[in-house]
Amino acid sequence: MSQIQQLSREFYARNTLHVAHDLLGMSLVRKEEELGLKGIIIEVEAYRGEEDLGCHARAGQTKRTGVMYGPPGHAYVYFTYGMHWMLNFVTERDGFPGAVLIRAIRVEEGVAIIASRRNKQPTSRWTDGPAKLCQAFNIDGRFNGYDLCQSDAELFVESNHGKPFNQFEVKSTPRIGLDSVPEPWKSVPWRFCAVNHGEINKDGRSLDLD
DNA sequence: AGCACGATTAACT
DNA sequence: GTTAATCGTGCTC
Repeated sequence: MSQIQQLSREFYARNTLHVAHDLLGMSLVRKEEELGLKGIIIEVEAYRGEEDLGCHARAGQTKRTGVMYGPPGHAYVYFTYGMHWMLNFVTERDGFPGAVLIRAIRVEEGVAIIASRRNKQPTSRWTDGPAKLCQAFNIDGRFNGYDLCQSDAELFVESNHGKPFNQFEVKSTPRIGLDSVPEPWKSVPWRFCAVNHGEINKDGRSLDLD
């Protein structure tokens, strides 16, 4: 029996903070044509509810935020800064808006294709940011609303029972890039990083992508 | 219809 | 440390 398994919808249908924490150390998997890409999730952020003024759902249910109000276990992929895509996973019960932003992964499979997509960048910079990992894994708006729990999914998360990457500490800090968001939402420690599986820098961002 | 800004990145001084 | 790139979204008029 395999030690690998695709995460169920029940996994995502929980409090966003718990889902975010528990995603660390699990594998993001991307299947495209004959390619198989995989990376271990090492940095995430939680966005939860309309009262969270850092969350896009602060604007209520709109065309853009509708996916976050839908059933859990789907991807919420949005476009920002005129050029970047961001990958999130929808959490909570159907009807309550929540999502986990995937901020960094450690590449495990697909090194050659990722190197070509991350043109000339050093290995340590391949997937150490939310837009970078979308570029590396060829994830864009086509995946907005995509069901991560369907069989034969092209994008999903799997647990890593019995794999080497199963021992690390979790560090929580304020979320990144919310400089104009009012307190307390600007500073709530809803960013989670897997640490001590290698090196981290002074900001707590994991750098051990080698 | 117009506008300010963004859950960022890469390149630069 | 600073800044340009670049456009969809949500808000105001």
